[in-house]
Amino acid sequence: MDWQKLLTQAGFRISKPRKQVMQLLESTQTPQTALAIYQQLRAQGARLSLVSVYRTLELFVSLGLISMVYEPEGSLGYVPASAGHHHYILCQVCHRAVEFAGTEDLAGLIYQVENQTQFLVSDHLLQFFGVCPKCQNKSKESA
Amino acid sequence: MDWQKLLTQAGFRISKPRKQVMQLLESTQTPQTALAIYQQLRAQGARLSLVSVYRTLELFVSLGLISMVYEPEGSLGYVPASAGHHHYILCQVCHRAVEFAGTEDLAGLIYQVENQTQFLVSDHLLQFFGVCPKCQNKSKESA
DNA sequence: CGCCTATTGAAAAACTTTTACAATAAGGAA
DNA sequence: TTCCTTATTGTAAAAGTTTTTCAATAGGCG
Repeated sequence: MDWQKLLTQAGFRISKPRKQVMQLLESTQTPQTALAIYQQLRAQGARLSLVSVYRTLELFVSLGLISMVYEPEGSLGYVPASAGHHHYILCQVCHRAVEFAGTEDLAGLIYQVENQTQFLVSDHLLQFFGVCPKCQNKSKESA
Repeated sequence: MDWQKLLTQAGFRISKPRKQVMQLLESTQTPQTALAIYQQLRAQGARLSLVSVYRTLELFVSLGLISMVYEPEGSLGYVPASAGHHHYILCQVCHRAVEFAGTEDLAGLIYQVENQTQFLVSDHLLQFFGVCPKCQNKSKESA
């Protein structure tokens, strides 16, 4: 189901700022902060406000349409979320975020942590950082 | 090695604010934000400034003396770091943070993610959230 | 004990996020 | 299509967080 139908069915309207924010997020492979989204859209001639960007991001996250990722420098970025898994690996060179399927592998880890700590695990935060294949090749060439 | 020796050997001084911040962090089991640390120390009669708390936390993190944890609500908390692993599981009821050893289990996960994404993994962010044994018992009793 | 300078505190600046409220526009109904 | 209702927006201000600046202070070595 596309995001517009989902919004409508949840009782929300398809406004201009919402379209613009989603379009921008879908057009990039790198997580974008609220401010970055605002600045890029303004540069493209859009007339939305930064407040709308914040409100839109909050709404989209709550509906599961986009995911938050923690950038290495501490800022919070947003990427479109696919259905299912929402774990990301970030390239430290080109900043691309790539999803990976880790659910079944995580199950084992969760089981071990529960045994070890006696906690009941209900949620987790998992991200990897590294260098993507493209950027590995680039550094090889220049070497 | 205790933190004061480590600080000295790294060329830093043992100042009053640094002692106070470390003492407070060591006295609690729950991650504390910069502001919370400041407010508690002031309530105890300490005369340090919030700026010093920020500076001290930054220094301690860079030296590996404390770790940052992401709170579910989005704020950043700090806890004393033990040598070695720095992965935490947070209780959503009492907010305690407990370290767990997950290095060897993670190795397998990292291997699979590298294979799947062709990334070279160099770092990761991993936290669990759940309910600790004590709080599980409490909810059983009241039920 | 005294000196050198790392560190602190106060104030201001910079930056980020939220709130309030009147104006606008999305989209169902006629 | 046009009208009407109200969700959503934009502006401005407030609230909150983190960083910077610089003179005063105090840690710790000689």
